[in-house]
Amino acid sequence: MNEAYTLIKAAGLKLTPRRQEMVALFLHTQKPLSPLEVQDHLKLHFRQCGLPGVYRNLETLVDCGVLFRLAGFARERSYALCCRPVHEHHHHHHIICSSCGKVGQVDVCGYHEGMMIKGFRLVSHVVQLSGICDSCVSKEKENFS
Amino acid sequence: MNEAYTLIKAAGLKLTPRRQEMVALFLHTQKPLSPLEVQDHLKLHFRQCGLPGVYRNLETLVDCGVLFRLAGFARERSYALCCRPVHEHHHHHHIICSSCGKVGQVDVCGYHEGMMIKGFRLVSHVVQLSGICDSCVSKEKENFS
DNA sequence: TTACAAATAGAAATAATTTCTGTTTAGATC
DNA sequence: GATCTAAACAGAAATTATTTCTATTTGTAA
Repeated sequence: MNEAYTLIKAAGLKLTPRRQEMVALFLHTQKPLSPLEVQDHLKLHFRQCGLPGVYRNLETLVDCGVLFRLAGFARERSYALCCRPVHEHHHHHHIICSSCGKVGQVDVCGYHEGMMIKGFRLVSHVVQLSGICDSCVSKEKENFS
Repeated sequence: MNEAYTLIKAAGLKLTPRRQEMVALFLHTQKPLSPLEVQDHLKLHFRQCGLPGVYRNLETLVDCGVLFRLAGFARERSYALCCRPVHEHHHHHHIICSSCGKVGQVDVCGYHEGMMIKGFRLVSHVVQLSGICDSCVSKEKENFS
């Protein structure tokens, strides 16, 4: 049983063909995708599939922990596979390779709900990291030599 | 000379009536505003003013350090006054009171460009904090007693 | 005062996202 | 395996955010 499937079932949600294909897409692509890109892919497998359904399922998959939504200033929203293991529901953030889209999990975070910062009681926070992964750095070096 | 004005001039930009009014609005309102809210206000002062101009000026004011754009998942984009003093162009983030909109500056940040995290070389990062400020906490307590 | 780059308006195109309604389907239960 | 029901679905259409373009106006330095 696919780990994502476990999360979906655990949340009491149905494991529909649409969702299975979406999970397969993210597993295979290994990079962030926009709703439109997801729809484009789904069209290859299902005669009809509307954007509203794509939006709804993306949010559903975020809610059950399969995907996460990237924060930032991109025009389009985008989602990627959450790398967190099923049994570890602890707080973490993601770092994304701007070259290949690879996602890494970052467990250390100085922020936690309720802490006091500069006269504010922290309620929520968004952290989004972007970088270059080792293998892309290596490729860059090759191209220079 | 208003501090924001200094920043605008320092960037070689024109201090137009539109921009002056926008700065005044943000100074007076002291909370994040969307492009549409900004336009609504400008309409009170200028017979005509289009949204494209509002968008352009908001981004311009971000570029010269007067405003910053909030990160997160809100449907609308929004902006607020950057509290950083002119002479301190150092790295920082903002925390926003979800009740009154007050903005605080947070100087400590564990991330810096070039650092290695989990096999990634960090290039950029977004941090957005949300909380409740002291005075709003006090008000809440009053209402309960 | 003049000249010119920068800023402006406004129309219109573009694109993202949501709402709504009626139909279909996964999966629990019999 | 058949049945049932809440959940998931499609698609149309509305809504709203954002950008592009062009012609005109204006702040500011000389």
